Amino acid sequence: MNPQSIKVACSNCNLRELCMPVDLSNEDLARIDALVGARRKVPKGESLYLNGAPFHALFAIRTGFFKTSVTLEDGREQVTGFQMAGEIMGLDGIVSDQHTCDAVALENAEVCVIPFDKMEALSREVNALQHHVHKIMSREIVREHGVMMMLGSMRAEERLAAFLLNLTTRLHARGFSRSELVLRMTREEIGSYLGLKIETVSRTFSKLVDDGVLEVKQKNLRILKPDALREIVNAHVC
Amino acid sequence: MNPQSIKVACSNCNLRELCMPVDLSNEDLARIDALVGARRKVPKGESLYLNGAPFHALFAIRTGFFKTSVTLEDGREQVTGFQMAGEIMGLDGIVSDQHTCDAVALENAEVCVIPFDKMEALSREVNALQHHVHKIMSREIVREHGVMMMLGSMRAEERLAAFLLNLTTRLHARGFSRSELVLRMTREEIGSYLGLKIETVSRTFSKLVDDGVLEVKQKNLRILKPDALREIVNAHVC
DNA sequence: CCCAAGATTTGAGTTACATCAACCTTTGGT
DNA sequence: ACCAAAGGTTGATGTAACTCAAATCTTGGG
Repeated sequence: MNPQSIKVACSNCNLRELCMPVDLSNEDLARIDALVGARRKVPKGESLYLNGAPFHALFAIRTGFFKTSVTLEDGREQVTGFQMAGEIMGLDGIVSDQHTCDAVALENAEVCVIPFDKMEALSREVNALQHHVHKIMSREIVREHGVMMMLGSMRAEERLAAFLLNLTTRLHARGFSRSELVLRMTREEIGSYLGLKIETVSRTFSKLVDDGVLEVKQKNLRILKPDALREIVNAHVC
Repeated sequence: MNPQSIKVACSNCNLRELCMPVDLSNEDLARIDALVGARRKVPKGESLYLNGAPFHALFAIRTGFFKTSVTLEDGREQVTGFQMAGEIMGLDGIVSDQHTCDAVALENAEVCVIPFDKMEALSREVNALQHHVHKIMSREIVREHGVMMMLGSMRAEERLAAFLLNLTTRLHARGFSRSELVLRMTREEIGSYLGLKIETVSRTFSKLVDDGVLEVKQKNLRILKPDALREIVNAHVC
């Protein structure tokens, strides 16, 4: 086994527990290794897929950071999510055999390409894989419920606080600090995701800084009072 | 075969093409018939499941109309969707083995109970079923993208127009009129879904009536100018 | 290294929607 | 059939977020 093939295998991937089921036999693990057909590099600013592109694979992020977005006829863009290492992209394409949103790398990225027909075939034989796929799709549905709650029922400060808590939780699960993070997206992309204009995002950041909750230096954030963020999300003052 | 068993079978259900894959062999069809364990009646106002309830089945709506919603600690409710005959509910429960939203009947309803472990087992053997399940979950993800667009980027009138067009499209696929419909939900539930207060929903209905786009008599709507609704959604005036 | 383009912040004024309030209509239980 | 409770509409007023504008900061290509 040469270093190249070691590098490609899911079985040796440090993201395995994020994107693959646990408790697999060595045999099943080998079959899942074989499932991942190729790697694909996506430079910052380029798309992994665009709305309308034919669907044939899911993508597991190895490194880098993405945004997904949908666009209205008149050009309005709505960011639907930000994805990081270990997360799966492309589920939107299954229903109509073509992608229905854009996926764009916010930093140089690399993804594992998972041909969907192969994945369906293997998940008929490896129960754990089958259930894992169902869970991933269900998780995405539940995540989107949270976004709907955010967009439909929260005020600007609550949305930003919920967004930051979500980001830090996911980053922490990947071994990063709970309190320090680097935003990979622009204020405008944050605003699109949160249903706010860029000025409102900026002002809300400034307010959190004034309140001693955050330190902001460009895209570098330090969360000084995580509990204050949690209170902002939970405690709705009438 | 007695009338009772005829009634229960998917193979004889007039909703089959909505909730089940087409192009099944008779044999596969029979196996899917066997999958649907039971029927369950849900009277108006009662829940099919609540947040936190253990998950073990999906539900296919036979008759009736549901809303699903998530609730924040402080009591704020966000309606995440309205479901009608032929649609599948419960996908939110897969990821954590418990439901993460509430599903409440807005009129007397009856659902087919589809035990999830049985469904996973059968979908390992019937490829069309497997792919169909993936499509249903993907469709839900795409639907939620649309809701995010609505909540994040549209103004009140656009949201209501998009909502009405969505409802009539789905009703028409079920054989109902394109232009006349009966709302099964309250103005407050519409507002929650659209991220608007009840007064704004009411005023927006009134405006559409003034503009000659709609006729509104309580929950009975008649769409006089469907194209006007489409224009409201598409044409964003800057 | 410089500069133009892009990103961000901040202030001032505006607006779409929320809030508060009053009133009307419908519904369901006795 | 009646009445209380729930649902819905409309008007007056408030405000959170948007828009417009200007200044500052950052970044990437030549």
